[in-house]
Amino acid sequence: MTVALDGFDVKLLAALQDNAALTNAELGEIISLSASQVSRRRSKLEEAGVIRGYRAALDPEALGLTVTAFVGVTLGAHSKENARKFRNMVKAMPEVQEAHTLTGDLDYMLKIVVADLKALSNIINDELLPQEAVHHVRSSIAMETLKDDNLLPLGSS
Amino acid sequence: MTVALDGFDVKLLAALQDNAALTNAELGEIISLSASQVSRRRSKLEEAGVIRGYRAALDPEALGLTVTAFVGVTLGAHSKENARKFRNMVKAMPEVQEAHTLTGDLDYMLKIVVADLKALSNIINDELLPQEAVHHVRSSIAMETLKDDNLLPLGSS
DNA sequence: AGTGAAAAACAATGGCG
DNA sequence: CGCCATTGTTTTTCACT
Repeated sequence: MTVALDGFDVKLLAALQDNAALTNAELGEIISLSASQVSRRRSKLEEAGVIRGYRAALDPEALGLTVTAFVGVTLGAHSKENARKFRNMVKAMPEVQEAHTLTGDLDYMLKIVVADLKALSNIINDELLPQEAVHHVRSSIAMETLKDDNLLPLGSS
Repeated sequence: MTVALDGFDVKLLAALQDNAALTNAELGEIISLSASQVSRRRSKLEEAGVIRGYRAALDPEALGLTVTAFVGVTLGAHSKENARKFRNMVKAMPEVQEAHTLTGDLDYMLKIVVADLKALSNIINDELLPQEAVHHVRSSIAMETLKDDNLLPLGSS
């Protein structure tokens, strides 16, 4: 579904992606609209899928998740079946936060978050590498994260 | 502040990061706890910083953001001042969703989301490369995103 | 397009077992 | 920690412009 977004919508979305705990009244103040209109627009944006959902942003450290890694994967035998199995596995792995196919020499880029380096090693050796489709894996550990907000750029950010 | 998380907390956090729109009563049903207890635990987790905040997850396509890229950056002259400037710029750029320092041959890995390839090219040529600290930039475009949820692995790890 | 107010739903406390 | 009641807030719907 494609929706035409006006200035109010964009400002509303920007505010909500920054802080979804804002009440409709507070949002109304920010974007100069009444609470009832905010409610109506919000419902529309949710129904249209522009707003996919609401999430609590958690602190990985507090949960003992100290290692973030970017793992580049190249596939070997490009059989459709093996590739499909690889994709399904990746989608099902909770440690994989993101998975993309890339241009360039890498086939897949995974972002993985785990408790420690041992857990990362286990994932690579026991889950990734045994896959028939997987030819090579190369991982880089994030030493420091400057920014992690994953906020989309919406004009007024 | 470090907090001891029990099984209820972990389940609560897992449910909330998946869907922060759930009411306390609904959460209580999921984790087998009364709504009032859910409310109390939630406040504690928010205060302790385990819950950093609440965010609306938006659909990039619906907002005209069609290009996701991973940009590897190597710094040249490692003067402290230049590196500091680079870091501040990156933090301030709304198109940069994530920025990490990495092990391996790359100094920085940026995840960038923009409307189109032209916008990406503009960012690289007009913002990144003119920085004194920046020696080399290498970008990979995400052709397909299999997974993008950025949900932390809780319990199932 | 928008507003404002009433009704319904919900959150947050406190007391008690 | 469950349960219940209360109070205050918030959302949503309706009438209206």
